[in-house]
Amino acid sequence: MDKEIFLIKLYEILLSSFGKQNWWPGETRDEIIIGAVLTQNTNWKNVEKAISNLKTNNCLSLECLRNASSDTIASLIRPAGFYKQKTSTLKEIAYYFTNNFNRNIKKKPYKFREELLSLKGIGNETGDSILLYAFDIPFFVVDAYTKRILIRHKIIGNHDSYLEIQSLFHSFIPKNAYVYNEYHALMVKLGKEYCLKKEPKCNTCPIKKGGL
DNA sequence: GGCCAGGTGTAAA
DNA sequence: TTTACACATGGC
Repeated sequence: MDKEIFLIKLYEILLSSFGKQNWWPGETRDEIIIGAVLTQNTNWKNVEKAISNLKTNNCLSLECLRNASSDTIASLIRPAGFYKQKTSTLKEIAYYFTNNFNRNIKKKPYKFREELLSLKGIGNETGDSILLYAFDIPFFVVDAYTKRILIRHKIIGNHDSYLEIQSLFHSFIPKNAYVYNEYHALMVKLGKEYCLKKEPKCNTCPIKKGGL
């Protein structure tokens, strides 16, 4: 199937099957940014525990994370896994946003993205999650589920890069933060419905093996 | 008990 | 420029 048709149709099917997802599941901009780091290669349930710990200790903010000791942060975010590296990543990003951040950078999305990616622990997906979900800047978030479904439907190859995959969405789906927000969230929903596992349980899955 | 989860950085081939 | 591996907890 034509790539553009596929991407558009997939979005329509997911939206009508699952409905609006209304991401990101966070109250404040800081919480979204923190959650984007904590969720790296980790189940969201574990992230919720870490966020809950931060919240009850009044430290669910970049300002607090900047001032808190690394040991304290590590102990609070422990349930989210990889807690040592995530602690140092949170420190980096807390310093970035509370000290160096020039708000004018938001008018230069690619420059902003470049700066985020220069922080240790912020890669393509986390960077784009922050841009999209915390700042409403339309960069499509490519995750493991997205790659898996596009590979299965032969829209991309096995080793296409993150940016190559992202450029497909940027080319064929209007650059609109609201749409990119929902689309990525719907992909994750699809994954959580066990449609994108190694052994997909597709009984209730809106996406069938043969195509859309 | 093994596999997986809303990845990233580093080192070695 | 690829590939392999470490990082770590908790649910099923």
